[in-house]
Amino acid sequence: MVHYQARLDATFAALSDVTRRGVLEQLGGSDASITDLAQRFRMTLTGMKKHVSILEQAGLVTTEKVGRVRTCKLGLRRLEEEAAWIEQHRQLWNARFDALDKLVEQLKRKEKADAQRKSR
Amino acid sequence: MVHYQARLDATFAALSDVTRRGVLEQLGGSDASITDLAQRFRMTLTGMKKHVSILEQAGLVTTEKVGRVRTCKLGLRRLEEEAAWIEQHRQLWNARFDALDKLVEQLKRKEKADAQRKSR
DNA sequence: TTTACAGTGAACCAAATGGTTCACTATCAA
DNA sequence: TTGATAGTGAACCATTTGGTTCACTGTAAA
Repeated sequence: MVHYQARLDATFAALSDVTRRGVLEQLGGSDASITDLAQRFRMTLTGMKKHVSILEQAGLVTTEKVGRVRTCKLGLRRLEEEAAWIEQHRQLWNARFDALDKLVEQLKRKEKADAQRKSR
Repeated sequence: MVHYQARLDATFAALSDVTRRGVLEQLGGSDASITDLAQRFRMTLTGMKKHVSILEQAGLVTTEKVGRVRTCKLGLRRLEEEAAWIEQHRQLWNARFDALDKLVEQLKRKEKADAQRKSR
């Protein structure tokens, strides 16, 4: 899986731009041409074309040109790998913080015991 | 929520680098100093410091300097928002593809009906 | 057959990224 | 006190990024 890391790179990079997340949002509602998208995001055709290409590269969008208009749709990749990566690390996070919680609990108990010992 | 988009930007960008994902992975196992991390990823201290700063900026890592060593740990942000964003869009994806599936089913049925009509 | 429209590609630009080296500070250890 | 160690910040560098303009192709419409 040499490509796994490269794919994560490309996808997270694609998602790290607010315009591109907006495009995905839009395409979730309905397909759109480059012109549609360029208008909605106040950008030149050329600029939007680049964004769409990046999303396409990451597999998040597919496009097809018929006549002179290129129609963009959501792609076949459904972010499974990215969801899995994030979920895995959320679990790591939680495990570590649970351990921390336990430690804090222990300290609290010890503190209480000390206080009681002192009051005797 | 003006900051919401900026936070997503920062987090996805932080995650889009293979070294930084590696650092998170490492910190999931145990805390580490800048020197530890720089060695493991064959990089100068200065270089690693920058990566750590980016992760810290995104809230994914926290650090504390005691004496001359800065110890890095997993931060308090647990990728909830990012997980939510991805999950929401996975649902959009699935909804659209389910609709597509239904359409295909319809076409298949129609085809079958046509074939039967023809054979009569 | 013009004319308008949708997209494309090359060239350019400023800013951000991912890295380095070098000079410096602060701390720990002998 | 004198080294060695850990990190920091500034400066630099090449590449990438996010955008533009401009010239062009192909298609649709009048």
